[in-house]
Amino acid sequence: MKRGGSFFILRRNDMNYKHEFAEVLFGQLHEVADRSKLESMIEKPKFDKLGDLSFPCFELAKIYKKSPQQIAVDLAQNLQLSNTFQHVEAISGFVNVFLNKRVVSTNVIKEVLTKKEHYGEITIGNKKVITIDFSSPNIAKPFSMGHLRSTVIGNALALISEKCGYEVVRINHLGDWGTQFGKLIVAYKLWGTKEKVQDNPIKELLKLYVQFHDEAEQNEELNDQARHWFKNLENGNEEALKLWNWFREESLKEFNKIYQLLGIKFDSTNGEAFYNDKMNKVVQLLKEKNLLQESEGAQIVEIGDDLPPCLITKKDGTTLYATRDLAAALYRQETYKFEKSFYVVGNEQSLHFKQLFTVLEKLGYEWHNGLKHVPFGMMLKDGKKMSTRKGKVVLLEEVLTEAINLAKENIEEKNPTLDAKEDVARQVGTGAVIFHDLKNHRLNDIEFSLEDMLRFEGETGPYVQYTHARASSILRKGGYEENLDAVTLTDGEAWSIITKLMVFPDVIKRAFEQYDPSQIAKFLLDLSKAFNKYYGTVRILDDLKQKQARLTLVYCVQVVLNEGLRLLGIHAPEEM
RNA sequence: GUCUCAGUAGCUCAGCUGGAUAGAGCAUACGCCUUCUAAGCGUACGGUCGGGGGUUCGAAUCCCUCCUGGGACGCCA
Repeated sequence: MKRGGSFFILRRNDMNYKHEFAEVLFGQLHEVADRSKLESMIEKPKFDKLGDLSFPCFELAKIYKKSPQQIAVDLAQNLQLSNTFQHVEAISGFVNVFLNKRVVSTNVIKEVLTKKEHYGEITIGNKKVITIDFSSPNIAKPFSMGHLRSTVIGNALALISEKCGYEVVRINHLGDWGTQFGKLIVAYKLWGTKEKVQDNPIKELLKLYVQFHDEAEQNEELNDQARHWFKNLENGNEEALKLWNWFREESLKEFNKIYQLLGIKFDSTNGEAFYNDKMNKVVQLLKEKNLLQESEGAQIVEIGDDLPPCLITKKDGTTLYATRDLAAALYRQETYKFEKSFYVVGNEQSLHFKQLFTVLEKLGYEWHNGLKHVPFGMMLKDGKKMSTRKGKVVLLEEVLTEAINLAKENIEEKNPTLDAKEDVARQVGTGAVIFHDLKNHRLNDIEFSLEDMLRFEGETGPYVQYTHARASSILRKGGYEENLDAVTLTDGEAWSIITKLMVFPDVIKRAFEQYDPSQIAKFLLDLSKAFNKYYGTVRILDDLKQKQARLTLVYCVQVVLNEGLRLLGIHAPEEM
């Protein structure tokens, strides 16, 4: 790729006009800067009126001992521009270029048309494996709004990673082990009945869990009992195992309902319990490397002055969360040979993952570099963390049900003759909830608001879906026929759509590099706004001469909206 | 107390590795369906970018400090 010829082809494929502009600038500035420096300086002007690409000349002022304004004027006069560019202007220290709308529009549309849903795919992954640990709800606890975040962010990252050429292993690291089960067993034996749990497993188990914490505040002895029962569980006590297994089965049934509703599948549901028989190996390994120390009866690994030590076993010999995560990391590397491994887990666990990764580094594993905690903010209620122990949780299933019902009401009101009402209502309802979560940066805390989540207007999932449905509808009515030759567009109004379509591959890349699905959500809103504006100003089907060219543009919008929504885990109905 | 994340319009948030007049949506008030889905489009209103220093030709953006809020901090997960 070092030779000019092939480089040129690559550039065309990527439609990287920024690169081309840098190349042109380099012709004038090769004495003071290299190509990549120039390219990194190029930016997008703040206003469309100012052009499509912009080069600020302020840094050059010192070198040339001239004013930036003068430098911009001189540069603009001497640039050798290809027909990709329309013209160039020097404005207050910036060299602004305008792309040739005809040429660029044709290129972009042809690109989308030939690649279709593959448009935007990039090959950086090279078929290497990424494991993504996400969702990971706790057994015997309700699937709360908090878990929604990990679930939808993880799912979107999985889809985005695949789009970037990685092979993805989706892992649901179920919270099915730990002292909490000791608590639950104690609570069940004291206050629970088989019938009640069977009738309404999650609710009843939650009630028992909450009751345990209430009573334990008065009665310390309960916590000792809980630890005792967890030890029984780790030692394979039959009664404990039987109860554990039952709680687990009932919970999974509930979770699967939600995953089905959201259209999410996992490659592995090996939770914490799966690693129970792989724990000794970890402890042995740490011993061999002389990393293990005893402290107040517990086994720990010291990891320097900056971080508190990592606890490996408790004084009663039972294992901890970190131990199981160590075992899991080793197992996953051995099984999947991952290049990268993401953990989509709440921000409040940042310390845990720092410790975990440091211990693996100390164990001498090169692959620790591929480990990445992808944190996200909390779902708050009244400005505070929602607490399972106090029963202060909002159930995801109830929210989804409400969203779907509301979508159904809308359909009855606005499009009563629609065929697949149930399906569309489900797609729009869940789309609203998922998009609401993904449109903001993942590290922001979200104050739970049913009202916001069920909003279908403005910057929402249904808005994007609606835009897609509109585009689909117009394609049907207009009798769109695919034709690679009919793609030359003369509408000035189409330009803002073209520039959005053009950056889709960049957006995907950025979303991947920053582990940030919101980049795609924001892009979809931008594209939708541009299209709806076009739709409002241009009568697409009226002008017979331009109809097929315009429909081709509409088709490109439809394809990219559909693909963008897919990457977020959202369906795009053709009618709604 | 230590570490960490955040503070931008009444509310919810954008603002890429510093750049040209601070941007959306919601809410509020108007306007647009005999015409491609009004879950839409347009107009108006609305901001000392938490405070104060510093670096720079240039700071919402980078550095320091303070204030406010969330979270984490050895036998929970």
